Order: sequence, then C-alpha cells, then structure tokens
Amino acid sequence: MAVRMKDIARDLGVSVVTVSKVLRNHSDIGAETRERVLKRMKELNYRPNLAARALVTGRTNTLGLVVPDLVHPFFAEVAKGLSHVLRKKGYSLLISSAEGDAELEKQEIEQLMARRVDALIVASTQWTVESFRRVEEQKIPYILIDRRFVGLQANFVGVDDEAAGALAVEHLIEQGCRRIAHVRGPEVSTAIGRVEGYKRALANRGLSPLPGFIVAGKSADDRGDLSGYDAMRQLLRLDPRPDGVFCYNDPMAMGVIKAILDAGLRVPRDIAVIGCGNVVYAELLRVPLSSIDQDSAAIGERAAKMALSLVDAKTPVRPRTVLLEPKLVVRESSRRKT
Amino acid sequence: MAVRMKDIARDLGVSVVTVSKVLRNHSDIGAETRERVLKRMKELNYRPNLAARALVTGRTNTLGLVVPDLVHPFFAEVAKGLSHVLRKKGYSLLISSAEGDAELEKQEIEQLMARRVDALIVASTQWTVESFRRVEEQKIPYILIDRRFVGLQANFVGVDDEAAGALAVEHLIEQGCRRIAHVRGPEVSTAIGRVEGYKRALANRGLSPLPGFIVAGKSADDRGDLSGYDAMRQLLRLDPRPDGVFCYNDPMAMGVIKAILDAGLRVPRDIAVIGCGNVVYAELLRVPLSSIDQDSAAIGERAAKMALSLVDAKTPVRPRTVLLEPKLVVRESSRRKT
DNA sequence: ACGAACGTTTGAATCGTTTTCGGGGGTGGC
DNA sequence: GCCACCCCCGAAAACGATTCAAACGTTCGT
Repeated sequence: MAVRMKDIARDLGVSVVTVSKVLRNHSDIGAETRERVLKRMKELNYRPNLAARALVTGRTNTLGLVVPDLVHPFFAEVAKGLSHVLRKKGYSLLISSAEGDAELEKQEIEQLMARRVDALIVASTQWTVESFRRVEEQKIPYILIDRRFVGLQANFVGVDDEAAGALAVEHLIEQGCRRIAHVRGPEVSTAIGRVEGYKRALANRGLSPLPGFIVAGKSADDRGDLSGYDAMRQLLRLDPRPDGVFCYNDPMAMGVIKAILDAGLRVPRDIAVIGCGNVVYAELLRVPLSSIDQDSAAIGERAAKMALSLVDAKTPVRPRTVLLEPKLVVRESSRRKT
Repeated sequence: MAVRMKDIARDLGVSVVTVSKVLRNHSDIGAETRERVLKRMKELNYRPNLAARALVTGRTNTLGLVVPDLVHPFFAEVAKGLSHVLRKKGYSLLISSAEGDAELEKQEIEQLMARRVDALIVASTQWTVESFRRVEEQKIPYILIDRRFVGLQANFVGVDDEAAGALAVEHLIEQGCRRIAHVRGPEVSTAIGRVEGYKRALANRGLSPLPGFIVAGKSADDRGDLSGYDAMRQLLRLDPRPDGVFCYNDPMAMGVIKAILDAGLRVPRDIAVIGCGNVVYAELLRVPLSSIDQDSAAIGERAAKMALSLVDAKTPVRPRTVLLEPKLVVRESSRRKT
C-alpha cells in the first residue's frame, strides 16, 4: 500500500540507491535526476519507512522521556520544552508516565530500551540505581532531570535545589518571619537539597529549625495538595506556631494555604507561605502563591540539547551537570512588607 | 553490542526461527528447547529489536497522540488515561504537542505517519480536514478526541458539548442568575457545541442571550486565563451587566474571576461563574471554581480501547462515536443558594 | 516392517532502507 | 590520442526479525 523507494526507482528507471541519496541530500546526484526524483516523491506522497531506516542505521531518531506524572505541570512543561527542541531536528518523543511507581518506572525504561531510543531522559522516582546500570550496559546515553542520585555519575539537568530552598527562606526572613517551618518532600535529591537550603538560610541568620518544624508530606508527586493540607494541620498544633512556611512544591503549598485558611488564620498576615516550582496558575490561586521558579521549559530545552549532543558523540563523553539558577517570584502569599 | 536472536541460536545450536517462536509463545516448540532458549535469553538479557520486528510485521506497537498543548491539564490527563491502557498491551505512546498551531499539527501528523504508528489519536486545532484525508489514504486508523469536524466521518471520543453547556447554564439559572453571559472559545466543535448548549438552556427557560453577552476569548488553548480576563472586562462595561458567566474552559474562567474581583465585585454574589473541564486545582483557586467535569481520564481510556480494536480489526470498520456525559461540579464560584 | 501421520525444527525469502565500493562516461591536460 | 580525473550512478551486502513451506525424526497403525 504505502509507497516505497523501490516504486519511485522503477517509475523513473533509476536505482533505489539514487532515490535514497536524493532523499538525504547526498552530493553525488545530478541536478536533473534529483529534480525528477523529488517530483515523483511529491506526486506519490512518499514517506520513508523510519523502521527500515532505524534497522540499518541503528538510530531511531526517537528519544524516550520518563516522568513520574505527566499531569504535574512541571513535567508537562519539561516535555514541551524538550519536544520544542527535538521537533526541529526531526526527533520524536516517546513519553511514559510512571505514575510515581518505581517498579513501573523500571519497566518503562526497559520498554524504551527495547524500542532502541537514541537516548533516555528520566525524572526518576526510584530508590536504587539498578535500572540505570542496565541502561549503561546497553550503552544508551541517558540524562537525569530534576532528581539525581548520590553515587551515580550521570548526566544531569536541573536546578540548584539548595539555592532554591535558601532563596525561599531568605525571602521569608526578609519579610519578617522568624519561626519558619518546612513541609518537605520525599527522599529524593530535590527534596533533600531544598531541606539543606532551608537549614543553610536559617543558619546564615543565626536561626535554626525549631523542633517539629520540618514535616514530611506523604505523597508529594501525586495529589501534593492533600499531603500539604495534612502537614500544615500538624504544624498548626505546635506552640509557638510557625509564622512562615516553605513548601517542597506548589501543590503542597496550596494545600498548606487551605489548611491555614480553614483554621481561621490569614495568609500572609499570620503565616506567610512560599512554594517551589512556580506552576502556571500560581497567580490565580486562593492566595496568589509566591514560589521559586525553576524554569521548567529551560530544563527541557537544555536536556534536549544535551541528549542530541550525546547521540552525536562518537565516543562516550564524561557526564556533565547543568544546574540552572532558581528565581524568586513574590506574590501575595508571602508579601508582608511593601 | 546488543544481543540478537542469532547469538542465542548460535549458542544453543538451534535456528533463529526456533528462538523467534519461543519468544512469541508459538505452540510448536518442544518444552525442553523452549526452556533452554528462555534460560539463555535471561542470561544474555535479550531484548527483541522492535524496529526489525516492525519492518517485517508492518506494526510498530506504537500509537501517536497529538494534542494542542500538553501543559493543559485536560490533555495531560487524557494522555495519562491513554498510556494507562496501552501500557498493559505493550504499546507505547509517541506524543506531540502542537502548541495550538494548525500548521505544526499537520507536520506532526505527517511525522507520526512516517513513523508508521499503528493508529493516531488527535485533538485537533485545524480548520480543515485535509490532514485527515491523507491519514485515510495511508489507511492508518485514527480517532479524534475532544474536537471533531462537521462533514468528517471519523471515530470520535469526547463529551456531549451541548449537554455540557446546557448543564452549566441551567445550574446558573437555578442559582438565580437571569442575565447570563458566555465567554466562548475558538471556532472548534467543542466551543460551538457549548455555545449551542448555552442558547438551548436559555431558550428552555424562555430567555435569550442579551446583546453582547456572547464574547470570544482570543486564545483559548494557550493562556486562556489572559483572554478570559480581557473578555470579562468587556462584559463588565455592559449595562445591565451579567449576573452569571459560563466560560468555555477553566483557565478562562480563572481570568474571568480575576477580572471581576479586580473590578471590586464579588463572586458569586454579584456575578456567578462556572467553567468547563474541571481541572484538578479548580478547588484551590481564588474562588473555588464550579465546573463541568469531562472525565478526561475516561476519554483517554476509551480512546485507547477503541484504537486497539481498530488496529486488530482486519477489515475497515465503520467510524464510531463515543459521547461521555458531562457532570456538574458545584463549588463556591456559583453557589448562591444553600 | 513399511508408510502415514504427527509434532518439531529449519532454510530461504522478505520487509524497506543505508552503505560501501566500484564502474561508466565525459572532460581536460599533455 | 591517451590517461587521469571527476561526476553520477548502481550492484550487492548488510540490519534483525518474521513467515512460509519443506524437511526431519518419531511414533503409530496395520
């Protein structure tokens, strides 16, 4: 049914090799022949069979992306940034949402490897590096984004989480908060980094976290708002209670704000809140949410470029790390001074 | 580098055909041979080369999904629902975000066809059906979701938009609104259907849209909040001004609410607002947003199942339409009575 | 004891491309 | 007029799997 090079070659009385060369702009084809071939391609609406090409070249022009949750705007934006860059280069993106399940994530990575993606880009929720060892065995280049592993030498694109945490907390301090709590995320590098930043910023001002002021949200990747709500209720029982809260991510921060309002307190007057991630609708929330912007689109773009360079590299290259600088975005939820 | 069937066959002194059959659970292989092959596959960590398989079978076990904007929660949820079903069947999903650009969308569809996806699932922003004629020529099954075209006999999965619009407006009427405006979307079937529903519901109560009460948001797919804001400012200049607004989608509704509040009016007391789509964070907004739920995950799942059945069908089947029933979700933005 | 029937295995062709290498024809230099 | 080039083009061999039909060794019936 579909048109093949063979058909074009037959029609024009040339060989398939010639057709193939025209298709890829090889120089050693005469101008006239090239025209004829191109014309016929147009007429027949020829599309090369990428599977066949992949078989012989060993390259699929496809990248794999694995994220914990596509619905989370952060990852959706990363995906968009990625595909924006890849599209221009003729690459496509095979996306899987691992739904926050480490086991599923492993399987998806296997699946993508079987499909011979040229490179993998993963925001992992796994605890172990086993999966990635397998990827290394197959010599498939891969890039971690957002979250990384200690003890795994790998390409990484993300933000400086410690700086993000510090930025947020310094801002709260400047706004006059003195009892700053932190609703932290799960045991992944991002959450750990932000906790460190939180502590560092406090220490810089001679402060330290009060007992019970760091509380963990249960499920940060999925329905973070709910765990944020629970966490904040816990914090509200403390005495003295916090006057500022830095949250691991924006959904959690939304839950936190809801808990505060439900308790009859005001944001930011009684308690200032800041999140992290700067999701698109942060401005439209109950209380417009201050946040730390991670420039997710840029993460996607940088990862895409890095992936392409890895694919093109003939020799294995030393893993690189790209750390983007987080930026503070102040909105009403933390604005106490003019 | 990678292990091939040939390697396993050589190691075991059998033919590649035997290995191939074991892999696919063909019945005509002796139990002992099968065991040996399986064992060796495990040892070598064999993964079939899907590109090679695709070449000979003509099936890629891959589906293509084209959406206007991956960051829009509706489409992200659809994608999630899709991949949830496909994963189990060993299918992968090639996703492209067309960024609301019809020309780009065409190209992406071409790209996916070149990759020989087994079926296409498209939420289109195009004006013409040209692209889909091409898809039909290639005999690639495709399914439209969310938006459809008049005069195009195609598989479709979506919600009953007219019902959605009617549901929203009836609710506003019940809440006591009498001057109900509509911020409509672009010239696609969803927006048109919702407008119809809006008119029908009014007509049922002997009402009709006041002059100027239907206003169009500029860019509904991308940053709908901004166009919602503009549209509402326009509505606020009318006299009498609306006491209820039904919005094409939730992002627009958020912009609308912002405009109302900025004008010093209250929601829902002065003006009640309802959106459409029921995005996950609707509850956490400035004013928790009433909305029409479209069950996006179900759309994804139904589309996935339909796609799989189309792929398996040996003969072309008559296009089917799956219409899901929209559901009303009442929150604060439209609650005027207890 | 012989052929048929059965269950298992395999050789060869195929899918649509790319790659490598060499050949033919024209051109220019000498 | 001959040789050396340079341009174009094509033949053949991959790539890694599947499919089809034929071959193989056993077992069974008679």
